Amino acid sequence: MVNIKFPDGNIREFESGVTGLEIAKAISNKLAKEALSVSVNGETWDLTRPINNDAEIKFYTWDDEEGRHTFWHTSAHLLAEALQQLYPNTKFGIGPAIENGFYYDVDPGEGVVLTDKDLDVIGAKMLELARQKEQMVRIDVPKCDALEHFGSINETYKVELINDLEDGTITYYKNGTFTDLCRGPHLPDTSYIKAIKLTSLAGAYWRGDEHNKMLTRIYGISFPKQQMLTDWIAVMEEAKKRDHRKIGKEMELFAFSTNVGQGLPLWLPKGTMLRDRLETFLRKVQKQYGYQQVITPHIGNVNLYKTSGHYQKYGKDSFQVITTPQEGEEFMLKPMNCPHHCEIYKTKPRSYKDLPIRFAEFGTVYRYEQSGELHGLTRVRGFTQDDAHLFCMPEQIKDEFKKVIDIIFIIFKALNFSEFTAQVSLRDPNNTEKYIGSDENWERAERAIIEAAEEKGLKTVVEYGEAAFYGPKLDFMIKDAIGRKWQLGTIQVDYNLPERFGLEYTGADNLKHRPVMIHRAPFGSMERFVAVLIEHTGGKFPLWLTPEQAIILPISEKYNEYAHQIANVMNMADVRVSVDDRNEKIGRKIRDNELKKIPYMLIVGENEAAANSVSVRRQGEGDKGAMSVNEFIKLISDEVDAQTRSLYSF
RNA sequence: GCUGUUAUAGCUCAGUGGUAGAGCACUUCCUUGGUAAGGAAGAGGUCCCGAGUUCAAGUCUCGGUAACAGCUCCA
Repeated sequence: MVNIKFPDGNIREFESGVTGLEIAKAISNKLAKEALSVSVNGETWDLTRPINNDAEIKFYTWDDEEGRHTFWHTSAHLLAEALQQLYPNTKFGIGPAIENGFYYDVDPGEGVVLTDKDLDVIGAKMLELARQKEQMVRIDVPKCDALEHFGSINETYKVELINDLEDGTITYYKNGTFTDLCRGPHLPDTSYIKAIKLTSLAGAYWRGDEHNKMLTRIYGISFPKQQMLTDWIAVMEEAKKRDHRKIGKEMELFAFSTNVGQGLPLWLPKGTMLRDRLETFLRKVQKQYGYQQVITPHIGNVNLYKTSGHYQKYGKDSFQVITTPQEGEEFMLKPMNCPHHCEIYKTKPRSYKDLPIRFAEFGTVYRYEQSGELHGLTRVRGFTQDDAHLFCMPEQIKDEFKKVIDIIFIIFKALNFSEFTAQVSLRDPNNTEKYIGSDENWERAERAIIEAAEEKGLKTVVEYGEAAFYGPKLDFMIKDAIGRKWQLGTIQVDYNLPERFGLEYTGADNLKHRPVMIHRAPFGSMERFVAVLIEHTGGKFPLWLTPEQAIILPISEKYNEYAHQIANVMNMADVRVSVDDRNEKIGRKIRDNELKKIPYMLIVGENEAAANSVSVRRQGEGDKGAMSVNEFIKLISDEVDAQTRSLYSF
């Protein structure tokens, strides 16, 4: 007999060798139906794997990540079996579950090229196999047998994988005619899988290394109910409508031109208004937090970047140096603002009493990103960072970090970004020589970040080996419309640049000390931030950010000039002057349609009796009556104030 | 950068060797108080660029460029 302990603390006795599925049945039929895998002493197991010792268990269903993971992992094996039957020469790489679905990397063999049209056929084959209720059988074999087996059927990728595994027992899973090297866990059988959609086909390097052969990766997603697939497809289509590239074009926020160049965004008038409003907002916040605004040039002497070390590290992959008619002069487009800010720091002797010093700049930088990486506004070659560099004493790091976290919280709160991930990136402890700076400094900085995050109640994910070579960092990630993660805000500690630039301050002891530098950008970049903002709001911005806050419509031609005068006074609105002169009825219909797109509408000339007034309508609220232009400006500022008051209350 | 897909009107797209198309948007006129209004007329195209095959290329082939999906990368 074995004692099985449940999450609620209850313990029940079962026969030794009992399976998760049997335990689930003993509890309830519903649970037995919904369970997909089971946690046994913290390890996720197949429901059919015998439990021979006392254990603490927890069932995973579709609502658990582990449950979905099991489901999709089995789906990947099903995909492989279908491929093997349809394309017998296929060699298999790896086929894991991912956050939303699964994939399998395959080499379809000489002369076979899979296309999108094949996906539905493969998907149909998978469903056919799923309905046969194939058992997922777990088999343990010694490593040598595994090598022989996969060697004999010429599965070269699998052999490579097995060779890298430790000696000892290796597990296979077998479903139908397909046997795969796999750690599991899996569903008991394939009949759980009721709906399948193979979504896309792409190239992927074997083992993620660009020097290796490129395999064909087939992505798919599967569900236990047909309706869930239908819903998922609907959600994906909704998400596509929120794509910032689509909305940006429709709302005329930004554009690209091949004549200007790849990855170099053009901010259109309305997009610029939106961006200006964000910049003004952050400027105000930063002023409160003791930042000083600075401006530096878009290019810098090559020697500046040799000093900073960026030339050596990134020079070959950057926009190349600019030479001048004068011999020996070389400049580079600035790939980051830090070296310039270091030079500002150096313009005069600094005292410990001055620290921390905080230089902020909306600094436009240029980086030669790989062409395949460019993506709308989220990954571009010329972008503006909401950058700032904080120069402080080592013991001030933690406090400064906390203040930056505050600023990021203010921004995220202002824009309703509630679902973000905060990632602490630390050194790879096994490979410290990749990083510069003393162990003592690293430890102090890493501790400062972790403590600052904790004290701010920030839930973080720690990633080892993800730190920059010059220091640890804290990044804020947020998902776009279709679930891709983008890094927005970042805070990074840097011991390197102060060293390289010989930055100093005079301490209380009258000796020279080296300051620590903190790089930080709460938005990340204006481009990426606006992109994510568009996808979050679907283009429906709050009034304080709306590019076109009001439209002024003259009722007939004779009011056109007056309409323009009002627009000049307000400095915020678009003017439309195409109202039909002869038919007031048509005019009203047009106006009603405009009001769907723009928050406020001012109608000039509607009320002859009040010649100096405008009729005001508010989106969703209708008629607000006639008022003077000054009254309207007060109305709209009050509304913006109401929206921003809480944002600035820090 | 790599693999694949795509490139036709301002936008969304059809056209697959033989005289360049639709819907929306735009211009003019007519009709119309009801939530993407209707009607008529009009304007708008080096069919991404370059070469090749062909009597004939938007269409087929090759090369370039750009966009999209994924991989690799991201100071």
